[in-house]
Amino acid sequence: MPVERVRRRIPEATVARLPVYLRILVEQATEEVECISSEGLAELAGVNAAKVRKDLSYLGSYGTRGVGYEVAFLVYQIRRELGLTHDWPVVIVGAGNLGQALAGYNGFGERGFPVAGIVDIEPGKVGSVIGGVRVRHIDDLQQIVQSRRVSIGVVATPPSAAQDAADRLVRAGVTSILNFAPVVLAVPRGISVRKVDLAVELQILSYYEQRRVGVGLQAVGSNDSTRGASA
Amino acid sequence: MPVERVRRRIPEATVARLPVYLRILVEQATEEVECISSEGLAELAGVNAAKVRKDLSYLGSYGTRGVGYEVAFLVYQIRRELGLTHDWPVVIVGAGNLGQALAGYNGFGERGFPVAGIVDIEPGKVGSVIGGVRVRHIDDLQQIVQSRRVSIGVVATPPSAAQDAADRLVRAGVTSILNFAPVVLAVPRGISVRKVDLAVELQILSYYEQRRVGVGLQAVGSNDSTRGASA
DNA sequence: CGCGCTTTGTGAACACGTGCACAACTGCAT
DNA sequence: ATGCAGTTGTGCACGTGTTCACAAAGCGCG
Repeated sequence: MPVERVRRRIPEATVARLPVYLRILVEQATEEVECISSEGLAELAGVNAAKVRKDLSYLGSYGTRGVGYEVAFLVYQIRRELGLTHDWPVVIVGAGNLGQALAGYNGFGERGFPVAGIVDIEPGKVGSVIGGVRVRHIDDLQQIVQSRRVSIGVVATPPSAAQDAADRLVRAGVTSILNFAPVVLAVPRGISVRKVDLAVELQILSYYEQRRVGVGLQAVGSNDSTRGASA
Repeated sequence: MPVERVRRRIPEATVARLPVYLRILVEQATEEVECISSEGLAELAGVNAAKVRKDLSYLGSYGTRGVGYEVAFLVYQIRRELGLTHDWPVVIVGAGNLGQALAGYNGFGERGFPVAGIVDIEPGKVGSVIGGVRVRHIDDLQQIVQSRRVSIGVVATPPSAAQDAADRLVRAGVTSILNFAPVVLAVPRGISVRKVDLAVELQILSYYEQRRVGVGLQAVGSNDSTRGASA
C-alpha cells in the first residue's frame, strides 16, 4: 500500500448495492463463513456474479483468485467505503404514525443510525416517549442537530408539512434528508435527498400487475436499488 | 382513434416516474389548473422537461403543441396506464411497529390501495384493531386473499420471518410483493417484488455524506426512482 | 389567411449500467 | 516443479436511460 489512496468515484448503482452485500456478509460472518466467492455472494444477493465482482473491484482488488473474498475483510472495506466506521445519528421530524414506527424500529440503531431525537410541531405530541426517545418540539430541532452533531434528517410528516420540515432541517444544519412524505422537496444545492414513497412503490407494482392480464406471466425487470441522492 | 390499441412496453424508469407526475397533476387539478406544459410539470417533479415529454410520449401523443397538456386528461391516461382505474386491495403480513404504521396510514387507501387485511403469526397480536382493520392470524391469509381478491402483499415482518411470509403470500395467490424486511426474497418466476429497505437508504446517504468531507459540497447524482420489479 | 410565438414529439448523440468471456493469477496435488 | 481446477479482475459489446436540438404543429393576432 503506497502513499495516500486516491478516492475513486463509485457508480451510483454500485453504491446502492453495497449495503445489500454488506448485510449479507455480516450475516455470513455470524455463521462462521470466512470466505465467499462472487458466485456465492451473487446468489445470496439475487444478482449476477460478474456484477458482484465489478462492484467489489471499485473498492480495490480485495479478492484472491481461485479462492474468493475474505468475509471479515470485505465487511471492513465496505463499511469504510460507505462511511459506516462511525455512527450517524438521525433526527426524525414528525411523530405521527410513521415517525413513531421509525423511532421504535430497532433496525436503525443496530445498523449505525441511532435516533438522536424526534420532533413534532404539535404541542400535544411533545413529551411522549417512543423507543426510548422523548418527543420534543420542532423549535428544539437546531439544538438537537447541533449538540448531537446530526447530519441526517428524516421527514415523516404529512405532505403539507414536508417542505417546511425540510427547510427547518437544512437551516438546523442537516446535509442529508430521507423523505417519506409524498412530495418533491426543494433543497439547496449540496443537500442530498432520497425519497421513499410507499404509494409510488405500490403503483409501480400495480402497473406490472395490470399488464399481467392477458399477457401471461412474464419477467418484469430486475430487482435493483438504483436511485440517486439529489444535490 | 382507430381500432384496438397495441399495448406498448413502457421503460422501467418511466414507469417509476409516472406515479410522481400523477400525484402532481392531481394536485394541480384540485388547484383548478387545467393545462400544464412539460416545462411546468418538470419543474414540479424536479426533473428535466425533455424527460417529461419523452415519458408522456410513451402513453401516446396527448399534448397540444404550443399549449401543453390538459391536466384532467393526463391524469386519466396515466391512471389507466398504471392500472389505477380500480382499487388494488393489499394485505399486510406482520403487525409489529411497521405493519401497524402502514395499516394506520391513510395514504394507502386514499391512493387506491385499501388494506384488505393485516395478519400476524403471534396469537397475542391477533384481535386488536388498527386503522379500522382487525388483526387476524396468518393462517387466515389464504382466505383473505381469495375472498377479497388481493393480488398485492406487503411484508412487514422481522427479517427472520420474511421469507416465510413471502412463501405464504405466494401460496395464498398473491402475485406482487412489497418487501420492507431487510432480506432478499426468493420468489417463483412471475412474481413481482419491490423492496424498501430503510437502512439501505440511510447507508447510501452515509456514503455521500462521508464523501463530502474534504471534497467540498458538490452535486451527488440525481433524484430518480428507478427500480425494477423482479420476476 | 399568413405570420410569429410557443410547445410538443422525437431522432440522434451521449452517458451509464450490465453481462459475457477470457486472461491472469492462486493454491493444491502429484 | 509442473499442471490443473477454480476464481478474480476487466476489456468489450450491448442495452437502457438521458439530454440536446430541432422540425412539426397548434394558436392567436393583425
